[in-house]
Amino acid sequence: MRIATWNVNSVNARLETVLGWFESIAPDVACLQEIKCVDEKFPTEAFERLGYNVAVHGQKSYNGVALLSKTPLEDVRKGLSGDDTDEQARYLEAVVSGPRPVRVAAIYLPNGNPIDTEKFPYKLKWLERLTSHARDLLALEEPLVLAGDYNVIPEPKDVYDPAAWSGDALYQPQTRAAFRTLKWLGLTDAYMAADGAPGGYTFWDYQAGAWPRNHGIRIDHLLLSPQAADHLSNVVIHRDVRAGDKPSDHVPVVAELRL
DNA sequence: ATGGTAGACCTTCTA
Repeated sequence: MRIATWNVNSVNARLETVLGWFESIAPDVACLQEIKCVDEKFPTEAFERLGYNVAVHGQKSYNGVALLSKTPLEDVRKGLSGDDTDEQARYLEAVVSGPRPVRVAAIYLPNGNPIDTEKFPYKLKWLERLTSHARDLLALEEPLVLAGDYNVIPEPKDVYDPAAWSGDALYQPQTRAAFRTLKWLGLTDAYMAADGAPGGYTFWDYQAGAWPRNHGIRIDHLLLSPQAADHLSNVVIHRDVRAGDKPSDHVPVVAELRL
């Protein structure tokens, strides 16, 4: 089973590009982030024509996540527990059915910039809520994949120039510590476990020539439960997608599980 | 050097 995560930065602005990628790669499961539309405006029929079952947790203009699967999605849950007042659509979870079911979550973690505003504590609190929920999910002892745009640069080797990001929410010590706490519950960073090389970036800013200069960061991650990590065979970052027409600022990351 | 681009959408917010 191949499972992908991709922050598409508006699914409708990039529909042909996104559909073309799905036609050529044909992942079994995909987590999309920043679809930037409400559920009714998600191109559900276009994905169904490609053979996907669709679950959407959308929002007007901002955020929004979706799950696509070749097999039916069961036990769909929208939103992250721990704060009933949180209106932002950043979390969608379901069980991908099949002979070996896999629980999958599409995650769009808050950016958190600027760090001297309420956005940064919101990010840290959201990471704590995710950690609390992940603890509950891990207790199920199932194959589990938490995939998405975490807006976290885990290590210095995951950024072209750590000093350039020292004041950024994605690279704050508190951010990185909270991400480590999440992983230390017993989750495996699929890219690292698959011997991912340094410089495996997944995001290049649109500004300041970040792509031609390879000023990238690795912030899109697939975190696996032990029951999923046991079956990990490889992880591929689809870097070439960033060089295409009207690209998202993120590229897809695809993990293969021998399930 | 505090720049630069992209998307949604109502003039500015978010990233």
